[in-house]
Amino acid sequence: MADVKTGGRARGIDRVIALMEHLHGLRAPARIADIARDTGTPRSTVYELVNTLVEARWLELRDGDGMVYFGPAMHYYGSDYLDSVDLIRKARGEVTHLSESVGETAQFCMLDGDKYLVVLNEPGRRMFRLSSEIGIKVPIPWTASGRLLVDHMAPQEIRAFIPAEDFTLPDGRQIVEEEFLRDIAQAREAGFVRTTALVDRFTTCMAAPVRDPAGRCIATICFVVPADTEADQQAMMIDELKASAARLSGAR
Amino acid sequence: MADVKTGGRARGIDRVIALMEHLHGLRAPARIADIARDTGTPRSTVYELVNTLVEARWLELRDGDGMVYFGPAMHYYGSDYLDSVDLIRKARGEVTHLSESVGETAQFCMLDGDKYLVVLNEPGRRMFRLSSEIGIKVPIPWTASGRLLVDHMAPQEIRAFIPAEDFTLPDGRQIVEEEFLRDIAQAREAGFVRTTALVDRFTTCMAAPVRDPAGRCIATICFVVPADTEADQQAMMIDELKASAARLSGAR
DNA sequence: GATCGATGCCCGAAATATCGGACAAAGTGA
DNA sequence: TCACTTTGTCCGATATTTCGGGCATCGATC
Repeated sequence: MADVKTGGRARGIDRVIALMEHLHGLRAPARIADIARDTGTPRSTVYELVNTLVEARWLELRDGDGMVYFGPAMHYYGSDYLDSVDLIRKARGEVTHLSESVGETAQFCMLDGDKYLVVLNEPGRRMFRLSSEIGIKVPIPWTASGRLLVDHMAPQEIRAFIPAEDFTLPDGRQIVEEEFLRDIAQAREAGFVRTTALVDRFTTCMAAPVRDPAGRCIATICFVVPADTEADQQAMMIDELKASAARLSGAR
Repeated sequence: MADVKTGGRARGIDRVIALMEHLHGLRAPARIADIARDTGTPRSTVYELVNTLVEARWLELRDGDGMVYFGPAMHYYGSDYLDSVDLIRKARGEVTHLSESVGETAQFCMLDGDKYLVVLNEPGRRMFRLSSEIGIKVPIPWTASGRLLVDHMAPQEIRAFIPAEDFTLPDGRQIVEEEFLRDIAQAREAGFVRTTALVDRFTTCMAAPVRDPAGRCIATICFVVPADTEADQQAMMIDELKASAARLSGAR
């Protein structure tokens, strides 16, 4: 993305973008020397930039152990972004409501290019939480929601749209394209989709589509629960999802 | 903060910081030409930087009307920040729970320098929502929570800490210092604070202190409600706040 | 207490990113 | 239709920021 020519001289802004992306990838504070090594930025440059960014509250020095991580300014800017996107702002309300009332992890997801993206995640009340990091991108076929998000495309469009390697699950299993296409048709018919033990053995995902006025699925709202969740409980959750998704689809 | 010498030549990163702060101040998309004018940045430079930032998803072009505003990357970085700060992460749960169960706007606030700062805001279910923008800073005496956040200081410390002009309310009224100090003592005694019609005529704020092991108030959790809310309802809300604050104080 | 690695800062040199201005394209209004 | 404003891109010059290397400090390990 921000391609910094390693070795050469680069703009401060590009160095900063690389730095922030690196921290986002780590999802943990990092030492300045490590940032320099891992992003291919000269050490003195990183010190210089980090000082600037800390002063602007974009970054924060942690603990006193010389580590840096995102600072409060990022939270402010991020909140501004969420408030500015109408659909996401409304989805926030639905996701918190679902998570709070049902007590399970609820998410709001969209497409980003040819990848599936978790935009909002609100954990449930379980001891061992199932949840995803905000902003992670995942191959579309690995997810329940993915089956809804491409349901406006023709089969050959889908084949062209999703990279071939994305049909390989993390454990090496292949998702058969015909089954994937059948799932999509079924999901469209039923108005929801459920997958069990897809990317791992113990989770079930249930998702309902948020559609634009033209009927195209632009987002999904979903629950992530343990695979052994009772069937009637799951049925109730699917009804909740459909209701939320309908509210979001209408509210445009 | 990011002081850009107007007129002179400046680093890209300083221009970018000024740009982002400007957008955060506006809380609305802006046209590129306006950004250039308002931040004192040369037009060609803004175009150059905006292109870079849009590519990195830090900014987004809106609508097609040539306006820019924060992009999804800010949301990701901001979420990372929230997750990384233990107290804030836990506070998120409390704030959403309070807002959801009581149906009123709940907030989590801290000090930032000598100003009061809204860190988390979760609106209630009213038709006309009372809420604050994330990241706004407000003079300490204007707020209920402010009376808790300085309660570890001696009177003369407080006088030295809070700028004199911060005792003037937006409508020009003066907050009498003696009353302010008495409020603080009372709040400390009672374990909560309530103010009515302080910055405006129709709101009541109730807040409870989150304290560190040494007993110092490091944050507050609060409700913002219409001033005509029933007394027993308010009493219930104060109990909820105290319980939440106690959980946050203990969970360290 | 000596060695080693890591941290943080400083400085001079030069590679280059910023800036001003010019220009085409797209609106706007009369 | 023409005049005028606004938007977005391009280009060359130079003021400046990046970069590499050096140095003092600090802690850990032996």
